[in-house]
Amino acid sequence: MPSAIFLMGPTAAGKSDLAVQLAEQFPCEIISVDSAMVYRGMDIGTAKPPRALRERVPHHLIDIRDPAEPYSAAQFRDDALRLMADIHARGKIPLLVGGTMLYFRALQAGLTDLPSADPVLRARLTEEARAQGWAALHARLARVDPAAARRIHPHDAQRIQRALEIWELSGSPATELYRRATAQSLPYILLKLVLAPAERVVLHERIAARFQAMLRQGLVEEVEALRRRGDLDLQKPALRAVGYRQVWRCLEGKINCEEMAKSAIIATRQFAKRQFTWLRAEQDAVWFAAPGKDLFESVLRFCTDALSAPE
RNA sequence: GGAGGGGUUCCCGAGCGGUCAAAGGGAUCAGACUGUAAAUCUGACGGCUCAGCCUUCGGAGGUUCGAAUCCUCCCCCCUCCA
Repeated sequence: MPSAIFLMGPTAAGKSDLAVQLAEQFPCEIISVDSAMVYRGMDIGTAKPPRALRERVPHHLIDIRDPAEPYSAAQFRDDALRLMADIHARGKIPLLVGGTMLYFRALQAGLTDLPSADPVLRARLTEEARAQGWAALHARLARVDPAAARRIHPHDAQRIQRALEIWELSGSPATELYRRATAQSLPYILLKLVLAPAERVVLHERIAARFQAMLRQGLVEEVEALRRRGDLDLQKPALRAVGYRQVWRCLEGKINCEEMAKSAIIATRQFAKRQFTWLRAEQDAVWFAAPGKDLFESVLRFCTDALSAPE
């Protein structure tokens, strides 16, 4: 089986830089595992690797969507599997780098074959919820898919909506579809690395410093350009990205600049905390402390050993 | 100098004699997560030898069976008059 490297970690840990360093030592091509970097025109706030760097080392799944379009874990899985096969065919190793842990999960464990999102149906369900309340929709879910209703909290509007969507589109309860699904394993030997600061405070400092730097680089102007298009709003998945939604609200005059920066930094910290919950559950991953003296050297040595080891 | 208003648990902020370790919000921490995931949701949140006990509501006294809540003095902050 071919090898693939996963480089995972919370936001602002320095994954992108390390990935490029690795790709310059190993015959790698980078696949971004990031639900926000897929969007064009969202460069500063997503901390996208600069174009010059991307020309030096191949980066995939960056700038593949317009911010008005949705992207999904399932699309990611399809795209990533295709790219991994291509990269392997070119005699190279896929290096998957990012912090969207659901995407890593979907790639590793597979996804049940389910109907994809239906904007019209979602709009209808949202309207019904507005009129009757989510409790009513949760009650409806309890009738068609009792197990799902037990699993999904009555306040979790997003998941209630999706479970009902699956029911309406497929005619089967999601629980039943999950049960019937067959396991899909990833046909690669995985080398899983986690890059994260040992101390949470260090990460918090990096997050704050990085957001200030983004502002200096013109994040507000970037969001202004997105607003000027006129076809985007905060309901679009792209604009729900951390940092973007806060700047957007500032431009709308809902909050002032100071509150914007503060809340964006807080939201980023909270995002990082959720990433840790996924990372801690990751099996067979080797952890590296982020701002480390010989970080690159130790990661390099580890990868060299692992990739040359007999299977 | 005079007249008012205020100091509450990490922060904001309710409480105004018992049902108060103290509403609510924020932060933080922990968790969940199958096509929105940088999303969405849940739980914990003074301490402990944890069905109980101990320490908290600016400080020190006092009243009371009982005080964050009432009284006295002191310290600090804000507004207005001077």
